[in-house]
Amino acid sequence: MYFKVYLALSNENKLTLAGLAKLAGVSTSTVSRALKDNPLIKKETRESLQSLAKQYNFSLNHAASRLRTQKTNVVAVILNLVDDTDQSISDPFLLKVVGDLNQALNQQGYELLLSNSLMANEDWANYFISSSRADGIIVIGQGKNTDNVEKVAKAGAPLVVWGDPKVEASYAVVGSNNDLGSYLATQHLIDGGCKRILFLGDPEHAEMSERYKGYSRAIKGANLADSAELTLSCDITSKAAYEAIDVAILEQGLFFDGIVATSDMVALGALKALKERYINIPNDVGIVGFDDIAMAELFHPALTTIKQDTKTAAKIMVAQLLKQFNGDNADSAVVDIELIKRKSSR
Amino acid sequence: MYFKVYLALSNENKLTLAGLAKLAGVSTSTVSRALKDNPLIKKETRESLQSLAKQYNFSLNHAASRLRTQKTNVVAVILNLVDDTDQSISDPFLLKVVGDLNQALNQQGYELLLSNSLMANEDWANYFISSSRADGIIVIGQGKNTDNVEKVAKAGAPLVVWGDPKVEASYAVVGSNNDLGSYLATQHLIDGGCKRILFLGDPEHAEMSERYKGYSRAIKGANLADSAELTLSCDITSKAAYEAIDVAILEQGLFFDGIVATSDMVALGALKALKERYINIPNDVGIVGFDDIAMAELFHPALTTIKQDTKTAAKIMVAQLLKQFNGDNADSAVVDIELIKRKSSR
DNA sequence: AAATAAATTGCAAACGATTGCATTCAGATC
DNA sequence: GATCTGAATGCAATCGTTTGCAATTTATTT
Repeated sequence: MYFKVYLALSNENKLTLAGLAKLAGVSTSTVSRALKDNPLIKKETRESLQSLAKQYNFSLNHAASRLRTQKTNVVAVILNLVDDTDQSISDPFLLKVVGDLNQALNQQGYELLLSNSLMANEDWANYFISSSRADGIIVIGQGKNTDNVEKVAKAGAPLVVWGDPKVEASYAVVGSNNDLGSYLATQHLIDGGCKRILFLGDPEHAEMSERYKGYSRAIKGANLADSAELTLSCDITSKAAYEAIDVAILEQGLFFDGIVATSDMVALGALKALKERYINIPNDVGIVGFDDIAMAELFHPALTTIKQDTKTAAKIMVAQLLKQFNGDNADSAVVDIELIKRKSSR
Repeated sequence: MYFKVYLALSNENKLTLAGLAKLAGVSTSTVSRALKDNPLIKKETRESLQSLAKQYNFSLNHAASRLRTQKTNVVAVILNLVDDTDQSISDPFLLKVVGDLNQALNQQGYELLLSNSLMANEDWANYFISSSRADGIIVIGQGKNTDNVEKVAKAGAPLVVWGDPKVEASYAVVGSNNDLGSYLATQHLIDGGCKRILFLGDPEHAEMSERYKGYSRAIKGANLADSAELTLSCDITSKAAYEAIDVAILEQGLFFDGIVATSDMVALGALKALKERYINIPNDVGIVGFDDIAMAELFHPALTTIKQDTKTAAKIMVAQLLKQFNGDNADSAVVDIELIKRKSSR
């Protein structure tokens, strides 16, 4: 149906450095250097070669270049999904991080190779680094299980992890101040008059456990009830949250007046369950989320949440990775969070 | 701070095929073939070499392999963003497509190189294919401007585009039945009793214009008003939609009782604007979105929408791309849509 | 003009896997 | 024992860039 004209891309006449060199009557070394704007080459030579390259639509064979330089200019980004959960690759927050990383990487001349942890091979260092598919690895999410990540770190591969920076680890972790964020969220509800505040999420998950700590601290600081029933464990998806709240109310009635959710998706699931019961938000129950995904303010009522500054975080992660490329050690870093007050809380 | 032990990954002792061959006392050819399970090699030899490789944690240098075979096993996925819009890389629908593509590609043994159209180079065929960074290109979104895409097609690079399959093009386009989807959406509102239905979105955008056609057809079919003011043009973001509706109502009052939105994000923006004015959904105004993003059902009222089957679409796109790798021509394909009735419409 | 220094350019060896062809080896056949 | 066959393995060229070093040209100095 489609007639393809294989012109520039056909293998026969694909222009190589050597070909270009012949055309110009110089050596490949000269062309190679000229195209990199190496000052070793006379300025006029450089310029004429560059324009010749442009004229012939020349482009370097990156595979050859990688082989020779042992540099790929690619960073593998791995979504470290918890496989028994539905927190899928379509989680808006994770994807936002991917998007921001992509931009931060591009800005530094790197490309992003996207993978998820459910992929075939589990020896990431070998798969990505030793096989020279990528120069470094960024893992998004510590999940519940950090074995794979540890292995990469042990192998000495350049690595940065998005997660909770307070977790003691042998690798650099960049993440938000989860403890503080959750503390602020909880305190905000307390200030609004909430007395029985639910913590909704999975306290076993690395970042979430920090959030639980912040929640606890605020609760204790205000001398509020922190009975076990006020901790409602559920997967980090809106569906799980919806169901958890649904069941909880069915069994125990409305025994809380505030919810600190571990993510916006969780908060939104809870929100839905409450609204279906005509429970007024924020008057009967105040809700605070975490992440500040794009949709947070679109909801009714607009979701109060803790904003994670993913743009800044992405830049930091890339910077820390580049440091490792230069042989320097990378440091963990804490990214500031911010309480965004909207309408789901007083 | 972090003490790195460069073991397996240090350059000095990085194991190569040649090294492994020496260890085993055979030639590189044999090892190479054995690791690929080539029946030319005796079965026992194959197995012993394979286990030796595993034991030494050997992994092929992919750069070298690419250079030699001229195959990258990578597909570049380009988000073709409209640069004067905020429809950013964090658009949930686009990212869902990326996620599904990633899985579909992985399943076929390919990796996904993520890029966006705002990246440096605009000669994609050259940048990705000639430079052997990728074997093929998948472009997400035709945008308003298809010049770049046309160029890739002209260059003869393996290419598949996500967009509107009805658009006449020299390349394979995979996409939903936008016309029908929008027709069904509009008809659904009409069936619910709406008389003055607004089309909200950007009719100049390729896929959106098809959606406009479907809308028009349904309106005319029902002999309803299709005055110009019932077409409200706005960018495909929730923010733009929110503002468009806000201004429209401010200036003209509530002159419509239904909205056909070009995307869920647009629908949700409109929803918010309406709810802020205490306009009842779906009784005063019915709304239908497009895409069926994960969040659609979380909203209150849950959003009626046209579901795009991105999982299937991703599989088809990958299949069509693989066909081109084999020298066959690829065909455009239409993916079925489905009306998902929820609470934002009667 | 010769000698020296500096600026340009070219030579050729890598980088590590793949593969057509040649070689070896064991067993079968005459 | 010589020849042949087929199976198994090895040789060596190749993919296209990069780069240390050598070689050449040009400018500077004495």
